[in-house]
Amino acid sequence: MGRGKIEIKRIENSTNRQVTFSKRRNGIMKKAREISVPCESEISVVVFSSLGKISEFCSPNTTLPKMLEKYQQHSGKKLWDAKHENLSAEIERIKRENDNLQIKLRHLKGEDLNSLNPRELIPIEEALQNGMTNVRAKQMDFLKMLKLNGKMLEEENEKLAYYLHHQELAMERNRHGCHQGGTDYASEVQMALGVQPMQPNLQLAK
Amino acid sequence: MGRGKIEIKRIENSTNRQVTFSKRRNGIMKKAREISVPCESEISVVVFSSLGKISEFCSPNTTLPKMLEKYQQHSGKKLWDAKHENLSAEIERIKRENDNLQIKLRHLKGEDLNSLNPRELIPIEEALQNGMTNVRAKQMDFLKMLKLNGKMLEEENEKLAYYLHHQELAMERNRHGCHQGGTDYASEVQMALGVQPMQPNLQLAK
DNA sequence: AACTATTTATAAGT
DNA sequence: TACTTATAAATAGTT
Repeated sequence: MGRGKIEIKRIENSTNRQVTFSKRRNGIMKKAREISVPCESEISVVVFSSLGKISEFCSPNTTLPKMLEKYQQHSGKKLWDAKHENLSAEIERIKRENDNLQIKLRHLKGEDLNSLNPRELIPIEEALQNGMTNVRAKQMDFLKMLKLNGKMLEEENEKLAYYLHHQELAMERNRHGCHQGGTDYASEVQMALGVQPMQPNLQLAK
Repeated sequence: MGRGKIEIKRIENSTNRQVTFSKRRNGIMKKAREISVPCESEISVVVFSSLGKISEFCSPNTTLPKMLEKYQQHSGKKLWDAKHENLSAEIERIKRENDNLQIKLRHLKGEDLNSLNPRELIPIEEALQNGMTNVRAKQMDFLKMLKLNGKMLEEENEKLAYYLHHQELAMERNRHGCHQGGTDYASEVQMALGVQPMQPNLQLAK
């Protein structure tokens, strides 16, 4: 239809091909609409342009997945099996890995050892020894931090006690009216402090 | 096209509807062919008649599954049914479980401990302690078996030495021609043995 | 299924 | 990209 016949061969002119594609695609979509409702049929059309742009049509009252489900049932052809098998294989693979991990974990916990021979016990013992060493080291770290913290608190305590003593002396002087030329309480304390009270940088027991 | 206009409403006359369906379906399939090769595009058409009869067209050089795969990638829409969703979810679940196991395993090996607080170290240490106890116990079992084995071999050795001594005595007697009324060598040894030589039931170092 | 009047689609031109 | 137009193609109604 049109001023030239349609031939089933590639349209060489690229622009022309694009334009023709667009027109024919619209035509097909219209035809799909014209067969779906009037003829009580279900139709799905999926088109990719040469540039990969997608267009689709699907009858009202159905969806592409429904259509495909029906397609599989009627034709017996499997559209998804390959995909299913891949996923199933993946599941099997991960499950095996999982089982291996479970076994290793149980062995480290000292379970299911009867299936092992003495030679197989050695790496397990070594791993345990190693883990123990590391865990103990970590605990030591924490302990040191705790001790450090305690020491710092002690030091701060001492300082505070010292400042308190000064404060009392200053108040004593104030009560007896000795104000001439002397520093007031606030400045005395500030001088004494010199720095901010220390805050140990600990992050224990979240 | 034809002697009447096309309206988008159900064709009431059943026969007419069937005939029209047939004509239009042929038309669409032809159109699909006319867009696929000349316009370098990929098209798939699936039609079900009102009676459930299936018709399909797919561009040369591709297949319906390929088209649908591409469809999903481009549109992001999922065509897979519940089964796929289930499988994917299952994979996710197992992967998570896997990760958990990996972490536990690493912790037991004393790795990645920095992310833990002291309170979390305790069960790990306990598990290690426990595992160590069990592994050591198992190794003790093997050691005892080994010792037992050694002891049994020793005893058997003694017995064999004893039988050897008897054998020598018997041979001595035979060489001097003293055959009358005496037991022969074989029966003497059998009497002395009384039981079969023991075979310790060990399965060490396969 | 074939025919044909008519509508519809569309290639080429603008 | 959109509109126009001449023409090919599709097809509704008929036989």
